[in-house]
Amino acid sequence: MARRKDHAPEELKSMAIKAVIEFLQEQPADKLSLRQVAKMVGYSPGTLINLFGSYAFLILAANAHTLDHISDQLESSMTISDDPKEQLRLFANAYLTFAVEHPYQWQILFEHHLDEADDIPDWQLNRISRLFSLLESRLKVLNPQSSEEERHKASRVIWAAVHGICTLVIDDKLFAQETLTGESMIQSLLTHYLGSWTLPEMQS
Amino acid sequence: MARRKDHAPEELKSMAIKAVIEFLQEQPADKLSLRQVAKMVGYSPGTLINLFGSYAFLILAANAHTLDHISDQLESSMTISDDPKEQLRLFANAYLTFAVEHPYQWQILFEHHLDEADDIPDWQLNRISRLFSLLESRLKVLNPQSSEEERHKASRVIWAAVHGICTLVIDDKLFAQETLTGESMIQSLLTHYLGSWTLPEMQS
DNA sequence: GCCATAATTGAACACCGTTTAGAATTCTTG
DNA sequence: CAAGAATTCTAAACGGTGTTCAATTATGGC
Repeated sequence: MARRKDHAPEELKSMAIKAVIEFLQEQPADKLSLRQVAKMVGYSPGTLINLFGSYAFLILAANAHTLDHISDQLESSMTISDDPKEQLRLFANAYLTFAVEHPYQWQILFEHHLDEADDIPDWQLNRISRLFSLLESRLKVLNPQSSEEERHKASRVIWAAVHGICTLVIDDKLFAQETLTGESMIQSLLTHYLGSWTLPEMQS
Repeated sequence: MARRKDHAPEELKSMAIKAVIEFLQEQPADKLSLRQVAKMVGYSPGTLINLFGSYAFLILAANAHTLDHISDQLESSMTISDDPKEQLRLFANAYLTFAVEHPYQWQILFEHHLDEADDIPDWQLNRISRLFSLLESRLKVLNPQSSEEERHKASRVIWAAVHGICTLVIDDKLFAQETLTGESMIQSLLTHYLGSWTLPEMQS
């Protein structure tokens, strides 16, 4: 009972990744399993392990796919406006929108931890640093006199803050009244935080 | 093989919770298991399920304990200074410190999701809303003219932002140069965000 | 001393990720 | 063209997981 070769390895890989993502549109990560994915693609668990190395690496591959998806959405969201402040707002809102529309896919992206023995591969690191440069370039337009280091810090603070908002919104851990939306929180964050950004003499 | 009654139910409960937290000081949540905890306290898995209802509820109980611990640290951190801005900084830094010193305990606190059927019990909700009121009261001192709603929003934005910083710091997902510390990010966040808080006419 | 009651557990169940021996097909070679 | 080597794939087994439940034991009251 072997030797089928119905699909090329890369083809099967993308089938598995697609199955993972499809599953996560409706069910949370802890209901997902290797055996479930195997069933979906019509192969045995062992075959997927041969292909990806382990279940954890299959998830990692799916997360890479997700990150690409998010990158695309963020980058295209920026094209809507020319105003850098508005671009940052659109950027953050696109991030939030993805999290809200795909909560389980979003959760596994940040809650999946590899064993600390094997670290995150380069192709994953590169994706993320590209997103940060997008932020930093907008900050540079907003304040050309700012130093590289200032922009480095500001981009991280903003991203971490936006990320925190997204996390707590989809986990519903804000214990807020209903009038308080993620969008208005992002608006508030950016308005206040960037208020002094264009005045470089007042920085901490 | 039954009827031991070596420990009163509440006693056994706190033993199990203690075992969970002890385990998480050294190993991540995905290495933890009900059977492991059972072994640590010297009871069978079934006994713990009888006691807590399920493994998920045992984790929830441990998380409640963690939240109390954090609350204490935060509240006592505030007593160090009388300046409300400084208090908020101390507050946020205490939060960060706990996360860095107990990363696995921190992770399970936010990455543990109950089945959406059964929702978070009231005693857990109360703990959190108490923390928010602490924030809001500092914001009121900073700007007595601010409305309840403004403080509500600002406290959520600040907490979400600080939370995001903590998350990304302990997951090492900031891809930042080594000079950028969590403390300096918190400093930057508060300085800039609160810069306009004392000027209520400039709010979004 | 007996009996109902409450506490505890071992065994079973259905799942999980991973390993591995071997079956089945294809490719290469003589 | 046949034979053997190489590749692809899976079934089965292993040790783990949370959970259920019948069986067992010790206790407290009568």
